[in-house]
Amino acid sequence: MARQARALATRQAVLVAAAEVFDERGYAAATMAEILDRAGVTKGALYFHFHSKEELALAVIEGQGAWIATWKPATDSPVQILIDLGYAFAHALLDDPLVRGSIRLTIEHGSFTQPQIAAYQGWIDLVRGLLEQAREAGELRPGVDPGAAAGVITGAVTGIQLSSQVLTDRRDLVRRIGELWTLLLPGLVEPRALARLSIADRTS
Amino acid sequence: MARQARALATRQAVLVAAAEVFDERGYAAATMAEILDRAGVTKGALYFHFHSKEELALAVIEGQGAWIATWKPATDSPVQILIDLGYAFAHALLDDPLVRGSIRLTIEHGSFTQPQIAAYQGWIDLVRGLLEQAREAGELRPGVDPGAAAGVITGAVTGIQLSSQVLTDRRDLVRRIGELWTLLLPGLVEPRALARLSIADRTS
DNA sequence: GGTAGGATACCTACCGGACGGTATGCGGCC
DNA sequence: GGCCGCATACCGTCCGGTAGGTATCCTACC
Repeated sequence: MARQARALATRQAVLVAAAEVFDERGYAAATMAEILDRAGVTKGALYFHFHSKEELALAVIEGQGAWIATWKPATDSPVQILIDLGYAFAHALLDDPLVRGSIRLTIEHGSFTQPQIAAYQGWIDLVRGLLEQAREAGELRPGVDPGAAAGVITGAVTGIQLSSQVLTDRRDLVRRIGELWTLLLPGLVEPRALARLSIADRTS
Repeated sequence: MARQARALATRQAVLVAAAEVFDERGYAAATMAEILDRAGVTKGALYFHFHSKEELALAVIEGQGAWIATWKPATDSPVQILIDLGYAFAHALLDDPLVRGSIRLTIEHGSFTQPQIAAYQGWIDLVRGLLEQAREAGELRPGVDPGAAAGVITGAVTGIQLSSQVLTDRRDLVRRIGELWTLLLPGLVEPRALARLSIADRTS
């Protein structure tokens, strides 16, 4: 595909610029002109790498999966992994433009529903998997359905991230994630397992 | 202002049509042409009542406050009111186009940040007020901060509504709200108060 | 190791159309 | 008859996308 190092660099510049603009404006309000300007690239260069605005957006959405793939848990307690993942995701939302843009495009339902659902489902499956491990380890409260809980947790994180963005431009995001765990964990995990967990942000 | 009954009718038709289109497409992707078409009204009629697309969107956002104003609690337990409010809101999201459009416009941040924040803050204040009442009634668990919890709850409802919309077009919204309460309430209210609550949808 | 020549990577100018908004006219209720 | 409520036609702009040319690089053959 892309053979030269320079080509990869411009492609990446376009991708990051597009993610930023999509994050700030949303898909429909984002203009190619602004992406071009921010990437410092001409129209021809962009359309060489991405054939349309939609294809560019899809590539940005992919960045979400890429971020998940790079993340590695630092413990073997499934619930602790879940907590840490929440914080790690919060930091990624603050720092990584690709994640930011990807999330906004996923949340905004519009022309391309299919990849949005896929991205969403990826998160839910990840969380459900962790919760099922937790249940097998006896960490979950009885009666907690991993599938339902995974839906609630991903939804809650989505919404908290969103409200934090609208209200404070995500300045209080990490704190709010902490407050979510404080409120949510008593209904989710066994009291004795709860005592062993660290609810604080352990991001190194 | 609007003197004739016919004028009120067309104004309302425009408002509802706009809310629907905003709900389905978002602000930027919504076109005046589609709103016009759906309202069965001409351009002149619309621009007589609303001077711009933005003004129309702001009027739709107002509908949110209008809905809250009409809602009356059916109990005097603050936490039970909160639960009922969640379900009532879910049903409004399913049935009331103005609420649907209003929520989408509030959620997607864009040109008019000020009214969005106001609408959001209205919900948070409402929930916080209920939680403070609950604390005074001794229903809250010790250590629960009403302000923080209100932020978490509104955020969670927002996100759950959104994920339900993306994944199932809101078909499972009511069930998901129930799952949220199931998971959230143990961390929020005193066990003995929890026993007195009805977590199910009590919408008559 | 120099150069032909094709592929890769990119630039510039332009186009069709859709979109938000306006100007102006006109009928009907008070 | 006058203003409220609407209809119609039109306008300027901006936007996504394309056409076609050009530079840069890689490979191969001498």
